[in-house]
Amino acid sequence: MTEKKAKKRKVSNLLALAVLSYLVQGPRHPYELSRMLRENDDGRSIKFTHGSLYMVVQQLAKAGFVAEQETTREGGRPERTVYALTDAGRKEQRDWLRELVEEPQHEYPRFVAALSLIGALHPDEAVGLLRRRLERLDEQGAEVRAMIDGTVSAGVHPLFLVEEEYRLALLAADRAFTERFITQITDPEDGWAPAWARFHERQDP
Amino acid sequence: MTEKKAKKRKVSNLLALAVLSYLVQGPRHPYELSRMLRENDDGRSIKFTHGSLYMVVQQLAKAGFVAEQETTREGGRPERTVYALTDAGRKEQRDWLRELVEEPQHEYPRFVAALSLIGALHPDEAVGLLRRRLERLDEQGAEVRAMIDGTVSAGVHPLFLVEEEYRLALLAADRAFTERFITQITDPEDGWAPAWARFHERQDP
DNA sequence: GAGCCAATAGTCAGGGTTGACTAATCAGAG
DNA sequence: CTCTGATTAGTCAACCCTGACTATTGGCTC
Repeated sequence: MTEKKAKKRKVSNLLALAVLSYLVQGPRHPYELSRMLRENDDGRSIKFTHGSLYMVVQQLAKAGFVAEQETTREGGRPERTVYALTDAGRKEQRDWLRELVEEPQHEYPRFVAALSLIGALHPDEAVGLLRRRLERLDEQGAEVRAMIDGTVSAGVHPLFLVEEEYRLALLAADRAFTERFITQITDPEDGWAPAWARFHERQDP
Repeated sequence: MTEKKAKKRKVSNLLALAVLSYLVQGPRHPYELSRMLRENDDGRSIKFTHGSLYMVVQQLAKAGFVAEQETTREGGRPERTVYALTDAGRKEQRDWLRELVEEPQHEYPRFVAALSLIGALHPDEAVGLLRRRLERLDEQGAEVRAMIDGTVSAGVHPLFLVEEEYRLALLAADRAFTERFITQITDPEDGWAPAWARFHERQDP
């Protein structure tokens, strides 16, 4: 117990990491950050809504990672408060990003939860649903692929789309797994379907 | 706009789906559910803490998916309130589980966020971090593999570990992607490192 | 037979997140 | 010139979640 356990971050929302990362390039006001996020990412990699951005900036300010710099006003528009990174904020940004890259985190994808409960369905129904899943996975894969190709051929360096390539890799793995799972259930030699069906009858009257 | 958009579930926490699924087999009190979850899943597939379980049961009761059945007392222990599924709850359980199996959801894995911001690091540092990631992925994969093999050889049907097989498939895909990414950066012919480094200098003074 | 830890059973304050709301300005249609 | 809808900019209440806390019983050791 002498080792300090990775003490949790003061602001854990990943949107905060994005804010810190954008502020590395200079002070910004929240609305500007919101616009940059919409243009660069549009909620594909980092979940955010308009309102959550303001919350997160407040939290970062309270934690001392950013500081209010000035309050400007243009025309009759509401005031805009410009925030800048503090030294602590710069440190937090580097540290956090490094941690996320080098340390695979335990996640809770929804399909994992579904699989852990799938015994509650009848095997025949499960197979039907899994087949439909394959179709959806193909559709989603095609969409992502098209998006990447379109953006790259518009002159953007692939580095800025590497997160979409990763997503594609996960979709492909999901597809392969789902296909394998279907086979394991339906295999006429030693498929799981009969045992599963018997188990299912005992559960469900 | 005549089509109704998939109206969001009244209780969206996945722990609630687990509770509904366990209650299919008969009425239970919260502590019993808590124990079952710890034994069957131990937080690997469905995130839960002791406290969140009680919250979720309350929410399910308010939404009409479960109903208080009786309050028993044994010895000097606190009262235990037993909950049972309602018809609406049974319907919600089936509907929700089906949806999760057939419809791949858009998720926000932490590594996706990290990749979308990785340009903020110097390419040399990124490569170092990605190499360490490979090691961690191997470790985690080996752990999951050992867990599966141990449990199966203790007589448990592999169906009850299918979510761990899925996790393993994702880990393998992550590994393959990470290796490919490192190569793309470091390739001496046309690697991204030089362009990345130039971009990085313009960002960071 | 006193002391201590693990298990049983549940509550609750504080903080985080969501989505709806306000309100002004500007560009373009008619 | 007026109306409409999009964009700019931000607030807020309601809900949700986490982690810490209370309190009793049973089993084990010394």
